[in-house]
Amino acid sequence: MAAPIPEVVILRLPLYFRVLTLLQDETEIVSSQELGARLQITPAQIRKDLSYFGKFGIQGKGYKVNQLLGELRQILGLDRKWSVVLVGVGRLGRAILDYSTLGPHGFHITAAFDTDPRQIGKKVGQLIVQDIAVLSDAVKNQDLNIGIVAVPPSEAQEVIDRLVSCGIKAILNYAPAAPAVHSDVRVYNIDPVVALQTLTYHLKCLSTP
Amino acid sequence: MAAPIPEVVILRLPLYFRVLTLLQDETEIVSSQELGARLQITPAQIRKDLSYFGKFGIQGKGYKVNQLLGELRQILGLDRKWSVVLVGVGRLGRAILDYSTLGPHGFHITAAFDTDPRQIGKKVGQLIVQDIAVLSDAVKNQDLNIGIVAVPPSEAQEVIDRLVSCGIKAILNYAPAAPAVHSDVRVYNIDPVVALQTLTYHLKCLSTP
DNA sequence: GTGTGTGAATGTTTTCACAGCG
DNA sequence: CGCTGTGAAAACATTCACACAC
Repeated sequence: MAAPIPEVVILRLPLYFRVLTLLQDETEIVSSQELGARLQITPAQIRKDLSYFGKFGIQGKGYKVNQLLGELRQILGLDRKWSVVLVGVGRLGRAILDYSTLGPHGFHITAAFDTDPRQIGKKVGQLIVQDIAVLSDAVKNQDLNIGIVAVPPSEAQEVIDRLVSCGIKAILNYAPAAPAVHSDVRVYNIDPVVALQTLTYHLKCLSTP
Repeated sequence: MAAPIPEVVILRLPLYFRVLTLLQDETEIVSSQELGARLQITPAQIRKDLSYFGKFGIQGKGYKVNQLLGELRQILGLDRKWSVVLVGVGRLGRAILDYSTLGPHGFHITAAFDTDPRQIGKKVGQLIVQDIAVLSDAVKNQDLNIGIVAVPPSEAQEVIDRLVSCGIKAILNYAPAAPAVHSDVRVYNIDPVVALQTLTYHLKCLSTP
């Protein structure tokens, strides 16, 4: 079953997972119809997406919420804890640490780094900010899996290269940059400004018909 | 020129805009080749994307950086200021206000609201938190264009309905929910947990080949 | 009857490849 | 020559529609 699953499908699975989590103490069984209604996704799409991974439904009924949750948990790799390293503890990095609703979802920020010598040694939250020079050791010793990058754009590429050279294969990038990485490394960019700029395009379209 | 531009194209335009901004005091002219190299996007794709809006290049040369920036600014509606209203001033909302690199890009958070009576009247940053009940007046009086939603998931749909009923047509949603809206309203969801969950999928794939 | 799973059909996006222009 | 702009082709994603299972 080493079929190549489209990336768009992977992007939707976490949405299914979340809705099912909400649904789990509300109902036993849910149809692709109902699921789709809550997510603005067609039932056919949901069924097709799930069919890439197996047959999880009961014909004529729908999907057992708990069972499907279990399947998705396994598919997405959520049946374990993940250790996350934060690089960049400026305002943004601190906000991420502080806000961080990540814990309940199995993600734990277990190390923090910065390139700025003035930050090193300082305590943010529970963590002591370390010099990025010792990143490599920390990744090995603490089994860090995922990097969150919250450094200024000018440093992003360098920091990401460093994470990659330490063996990190998944990066959540908050820096407004489009870093280049080897193809076996995944980078997910989050950038509110880019998001807002797509929104203004649509606003402009509405006002000039 | 009322052609239907694919949404994926709109999602890429802000990326072009940003790279061009970086490039503008470095070079006069840039080719789709170079632009693509910086963004991991094929030159053909860039040319095609731009061709939806007009002919901006010089054959045999490339694109004049400044001119293309101007065109994109106009296309994306970035040639004006936009007023943003923040709903939800809990930890996340405060982080957004505090972090906010939005100003330099022409986005200004000019009002803050909350549903929690204990927050109302408090000062966050420059703003006084207002009762969501008076949102409607504020939207009209201050010409608010965009809503940022940073409330708990259980309130997200209600808050978004309210924004929409006040005439807001563009929403940046940080709440982990997939709200339903009328089709002339744009919602862009930002959810780090969903992002991380797509990353873990790929990590899991690497470890079980 | 009801809703899943799925091949086939449709629609959309990306890539190709080349004519034409500076 | 070098690179844009663009129809046409290829790749990809979504929707349809129905056989089949409960």
